[in-house]
Amino acid sequence: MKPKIEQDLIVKTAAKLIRERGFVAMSMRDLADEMGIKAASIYNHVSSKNQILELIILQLAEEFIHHINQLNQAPQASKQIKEIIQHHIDLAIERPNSIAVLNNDWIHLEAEKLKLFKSMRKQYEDQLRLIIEQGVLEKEFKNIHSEIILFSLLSTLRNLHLWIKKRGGIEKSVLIEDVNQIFLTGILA
Amino acid sequence: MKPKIEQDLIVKTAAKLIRERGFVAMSMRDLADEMGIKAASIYNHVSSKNQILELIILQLAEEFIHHINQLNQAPQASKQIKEIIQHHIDLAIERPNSIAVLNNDWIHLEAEKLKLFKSMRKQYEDQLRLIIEQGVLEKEFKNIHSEIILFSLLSTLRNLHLWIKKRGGIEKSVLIEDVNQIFLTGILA
DNA sequence: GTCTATAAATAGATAGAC
DNA sequence: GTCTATCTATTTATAGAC
Repeated sequence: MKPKIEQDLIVKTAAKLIRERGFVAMSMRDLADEMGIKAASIYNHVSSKNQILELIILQLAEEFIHHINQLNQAPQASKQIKEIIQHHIDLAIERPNSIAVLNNDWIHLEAEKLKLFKSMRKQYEDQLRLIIEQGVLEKEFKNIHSEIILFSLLSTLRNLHLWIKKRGGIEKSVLIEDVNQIFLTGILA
Repeated sequence: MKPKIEQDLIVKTAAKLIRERGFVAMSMRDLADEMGIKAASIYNHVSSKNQILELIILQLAEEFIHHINQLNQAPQASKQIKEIIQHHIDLAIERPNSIAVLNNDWIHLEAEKLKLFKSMRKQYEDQLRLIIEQGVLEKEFKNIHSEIILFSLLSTLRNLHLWIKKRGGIEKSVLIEDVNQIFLTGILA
């Protein structure tokens, strides 16, 4: 269970398969086949199937939290939101498989890790809600329920990987600008 | 496999459990326990575990397609989109479990039904894309990539059930208005 | 550190009594 | 139409040879 390089390859390969089939449906034999080894060998680098899931999800969740916590709180809410959108787009491009696994298979984390994940997710949502509420309070934003803005924005950001996969044709900078524009000024001409 | 009332109850109960645990993780024994019967009895009303999944997903998919196909194409794109938002909100309130199953477990449909589902999903997206493109063409909408608008809107609408569950506090009419406002005129004051 | 072999649990589904 | 009993396949994980 030591050599991190092998473990990283297992986790990376697993993320791909779990994205395609779902965590429960992906067997350790499937994963071993994909890597050209036998299932038993995997247990030399990883303690259980569930640990693989934890490694994928919790590491990514920490990255999200780390990013939102180190945002400069001084600027306008809209500026902070733009940075958050950019970060989601970056990760959706770089690590689409991990994002898909986090979105779809967090339910299969075991009790302790599940609790940890939920608290991290809550922390992220609370932080973003605070930024939105700040924007509403300072009258930078319309008087729309913060909760609805939060939900709508997060729904879009969390699913970016789905869409980037299908239509890679659009430039990253254009994507950032357009998503920003939709949420800030809407689609109406 | 005849009495539709029993089958409906099975499907409804299954939708609840699948939403909570995922399709693969929910066993036929789990489902039977929840209904107070034995697993073998289920097979008197349903031919397989997979048929339950098909009944949940394909029926709902048809409802979505039926609704978007019967929209009056004459009015402004924004009017049509408002009707679509309203329909998604209605279904998210009435049938949150089925929506969750459709969103999360369609991958587990078997080959033939999977193909059918994908073609239905594409049909729905194509129809909505057409409405958005019409709005852009007639200069009712800004010149944002239709694909990005489509994706952002659908991401929000498809996940409404998640959020409605957590915060039931907001009135349906307010929800419809606020989601509309976010997408049409944005959040900027 | 990878392999073969296998343990132990659980899955979907069927047979046949009632 | 529901039950008990059971078949067959597959799962995660381990033991131990190499």
